[in-house]
Parts: sequence; C-alpha cells; structure tokens
Amino acid sequence: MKPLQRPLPCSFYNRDPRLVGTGLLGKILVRRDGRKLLTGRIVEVEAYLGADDPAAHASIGKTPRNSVLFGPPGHAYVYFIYGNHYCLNVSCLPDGTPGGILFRALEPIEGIKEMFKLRGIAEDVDLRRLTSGPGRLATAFGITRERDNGKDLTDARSDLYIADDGSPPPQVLITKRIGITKAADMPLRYIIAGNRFVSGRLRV
DNA sequence: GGAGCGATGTCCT
DNA sequence: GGACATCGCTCCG
Repeated sequence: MKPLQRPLPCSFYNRDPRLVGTGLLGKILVRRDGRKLLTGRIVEVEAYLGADDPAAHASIGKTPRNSVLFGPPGHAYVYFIYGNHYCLNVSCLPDGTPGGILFRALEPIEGIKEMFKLRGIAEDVDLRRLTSGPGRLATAFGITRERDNGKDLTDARSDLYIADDGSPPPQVLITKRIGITKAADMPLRYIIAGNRFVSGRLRV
C-alpha cells in the first residue's frame, strides 16, 4: 500500500447514500490481482436509497440477491444484469437499513495494460472506453458476483477496497440517474465536474 | 455522433 | 413470463 493511500473506514459508509456518493468522488478503487495492481479514480456514481426509491433494488424488500444492501456498510454488492454485465455497488447505512452506491465510471490510473486485457480490447482504443460505464469498469477490474459479492471494501488486506489518496475533494455536479425507468427524475447521479472519463449517454 | 436494437442470465411475481 | 442500475454493433445522417 502506498503511504498516502488509506482505505476509507466503515464509518464513511454509515451515512445517507447521498453523502457517501459525493464523498466517494475522487477516491480510489483498488484491485489486487495476483501481483498485478489495478487502480482507478472514482469519477461518477449514483445513489440508490431504500423503500422510498422505486429504482433501487432494495425497494422490493430483502431477497437473497440484494441482501448485501441490507447488511453492514462498506460491503460490495455485485449483481449481474442484462445477461451480460456485472455492476459494482457499495452498501451504505447501518446493518438492517438498505442503501447503496453504484460505481458508474473510473479514471484508470495503474494497471492499464491489464485492464485492456481483461476487457478484451486493443490497447490503442480510446482510454475513455476502458472504464466508463458500470459494466465496463467491472470487467476492467475483473469484478464478478461469484468472486466479490459481500466483500468488505474497508479492508486494505482484501483484494478489493476503496482508498483515499489525500487528493482534495473535487467539484461535484449532480444530475438525473442513467438507464433506469422508475424514479428517473431523482437527482442522484454525482460526477466530477468536467472530467472526461464520465460515461456518455444522458437519457431524457 | 446518435438512435435503434439484439444478446443473454438471473431473479422475482 | 417479464423486467432488467448495459454494451457494442449497425445504420443513417
């Protein structure tokens, strides 16, 4: 672990997802894959709440699939969507109260060559296509439900965690969430203003 | 560069 | 049986 890179503590996630979401921007997602180190700066996230948020997986109540969202804060909720893609979330709020943050885009930092390999695309492809989008970043970091669902993301000894590298908090832009049909107007998407690695399509 | 669409597995009703 | 927090390809401009 780098000197300036410390995992965010459990208490960071033990709050309203809206606060966790803005707080996560600029932080670092770290993956250890054998001897390979993959890191990326978080540039786009979305908040998903509980019973009051029809778009949230937690809104239908606790099921085997979404149980991590109802567990203790700071844990990875990984689900499989559209028969093709994994998506990474982190649980928020205390044990028993659901809520989470979806990771939508990263700015790749270390292990870029390995990310291209995991994505199965040529290395001359635009860097913005590497980790921009929830499905893409999960693939680039080798994240699957089988491997990572339920993992504690506050543990630096884990092969997947979230770190603070001490960089100053970025300017945050808030928009509607992307790619959902229910509660599509809630302003719960957070991006780093002006960052070129945020994902593309802005749905009306 | 943007709209349209098919692929495809899993979970819940 | 249908919905789904996506992606990459086609086709059209």
